[in-house]
Amino acid sequence: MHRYRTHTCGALRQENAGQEARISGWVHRKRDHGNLLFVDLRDQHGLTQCVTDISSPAFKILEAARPETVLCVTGKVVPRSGETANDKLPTGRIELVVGTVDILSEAAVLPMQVAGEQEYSEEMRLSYRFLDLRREKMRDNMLLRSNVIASLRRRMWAAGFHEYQTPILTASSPEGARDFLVPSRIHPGKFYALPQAPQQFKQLLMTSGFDRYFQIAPCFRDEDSRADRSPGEFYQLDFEMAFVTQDDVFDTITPVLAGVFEEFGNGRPVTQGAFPRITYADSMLKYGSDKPDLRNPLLITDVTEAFKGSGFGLFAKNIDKGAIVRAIPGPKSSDQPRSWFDKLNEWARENGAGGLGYIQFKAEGPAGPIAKNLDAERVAKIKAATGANDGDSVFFVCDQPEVAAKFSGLVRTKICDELGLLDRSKFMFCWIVDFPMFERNKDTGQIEFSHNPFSMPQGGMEALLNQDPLTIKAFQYDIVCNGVELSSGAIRNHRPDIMYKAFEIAGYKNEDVEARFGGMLNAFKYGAPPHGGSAPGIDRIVMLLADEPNIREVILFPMTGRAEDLLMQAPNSVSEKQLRELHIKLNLPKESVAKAEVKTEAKA
RNA sequence: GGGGGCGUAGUUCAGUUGGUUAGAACGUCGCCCUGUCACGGCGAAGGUCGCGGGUUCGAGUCCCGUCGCUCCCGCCA
Repeated sequence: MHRYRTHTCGALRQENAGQEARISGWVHRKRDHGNLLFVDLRDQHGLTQCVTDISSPAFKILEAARPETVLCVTGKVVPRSGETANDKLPTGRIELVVGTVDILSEAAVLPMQVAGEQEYSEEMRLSYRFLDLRREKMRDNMLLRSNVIASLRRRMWAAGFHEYQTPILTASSPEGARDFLVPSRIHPGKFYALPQAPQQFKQLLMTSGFDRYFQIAPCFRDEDSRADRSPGEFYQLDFEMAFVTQDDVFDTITPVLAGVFEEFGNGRPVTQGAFPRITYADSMLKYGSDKPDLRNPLLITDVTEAFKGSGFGLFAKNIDKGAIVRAIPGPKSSDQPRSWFDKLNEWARENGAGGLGYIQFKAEGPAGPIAKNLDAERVAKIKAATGANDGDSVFFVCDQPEVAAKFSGLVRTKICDELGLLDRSKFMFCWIVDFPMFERNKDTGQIEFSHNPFSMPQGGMEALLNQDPLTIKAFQYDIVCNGVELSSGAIRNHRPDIMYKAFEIAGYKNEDVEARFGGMLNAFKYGAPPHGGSAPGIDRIVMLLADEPNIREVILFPMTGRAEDLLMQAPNSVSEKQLRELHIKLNLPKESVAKAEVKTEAKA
């Protein structure tokens, strides 16, 4: 018989009845009847009830064993009679009658319980992550994550990709997020940087003649956290393809993502076939966001014309000053009480808007404060433009274009929420395409890259030479699912001449470009294939599949919002010797010095 | 860097208008219990109310500061 187990805690069934079996695991729960004792033994695979009574020498040992003690139990598999069977457990038709028991590891009194659904503070969970991870929900999430990654790998290989490893210690990239730096011992005063993404490496791989690359790639960015953004590090399904158009990239990755969501989505419907493509401009207009949640059925429309020079002076005056008006429908809400509209107006004020205007299209005619000040023709125009029916209402946001677009997106979400219109059971994907290549900086008036400077401008060199830069689109795209940005990607600019020109428009001299991006630029001078790719975020994919609102729920050992690992005590101070070797002298702000001293004392 | 929420037994929480000895549940420990599966019953231990200061005859409660967790803005090519 195996030293520790003949079966896992989830394996035994009725057909094993009569066999001798050995299982090992953690004491999940005990039910002590004085002379009869049940112990639920748990491992990764499940739960098995073990039973013993006062006549057994094992009884005393088990009675004294605290929850989460690790045991090895050997005994006889016995069927449970009708009334004592437990159909909630796969192993519920049998139990293990304890013959001998071996304590493999004792457990101290627990700071947090593993069994049960009790919620614990983030601090508690992260400090005792090893206990937290023993809980069913977390175990399921981590197994899901592992299975999702395995499936992504299978699907990428099947699509002709190979997986390659790119450096973790690399150079600081001048654009983008804040880098994590690693001091060099051999080169005093110089630093490596952890990659924000393997972007340049994968483009170099294409230039080196490798056709289809992918990697489950760790990425490091020293930026503040959010609920869907872990501080410090995260994983991407990073991929890149040579000799492809934007359509090729879409056609290749769509079945991979849709397939994974079908496989792990528990039957929740997934966008079928090609994902809808929405231009950036359209997305900002209709959804008020560049990551629209298509489960929300509401569409925004522009109704500036209807208010221009109208009797509703507040909007008319603002329009003369360059404002626009966006309309958000509120289906079947015209008979909501006044207080409902007032509350929404209050919400709008709290969120920095002047307020939230509205028209109620009641059966007996348009109503509400705005309707009174607009002539019938204009009201009818709004009704037609928004497609509102009798019984609906329509909300209005009036502000400068960018502010109005963004806020109407918030209103769209809020109204959908208020009216309960979101279908949570679906995964709805889309591509956001045609991002602008350049934009004007509001403060400086300068033309800047609006996203990735290495994307290919649509129209290539000719567009850069002949078009108003602000009208040039890039071959740049995002994948969005249920309002979550899964990734951005692009067809890259592989032509040095076009790159120089694009940077020139954004105000860079050739020598600046060479100084900052010399490595990649140089490679492109010796024959580079047209290429493009993307990098869907693994953590976010798993988050969506697990239906978790927070990214920490799908990461084994996450850091706190302030980028601390409570389990490993990172970051931490290092020894004088280590600092000397790295040629580093600390120059700390006063508060940190005080704090560091306190920390040392507490430890001693 | 800025704003919001939370912080009370080991844990999750309750705690009225500022007023006697700060409560409950789970956990822990002890006793009882031979068919439970969130077993049940009886009992006990367990608190610097995050920390510091202030107002007050009196502060868990009010005020100021600070620390921690968290959500958002900034930031995230």
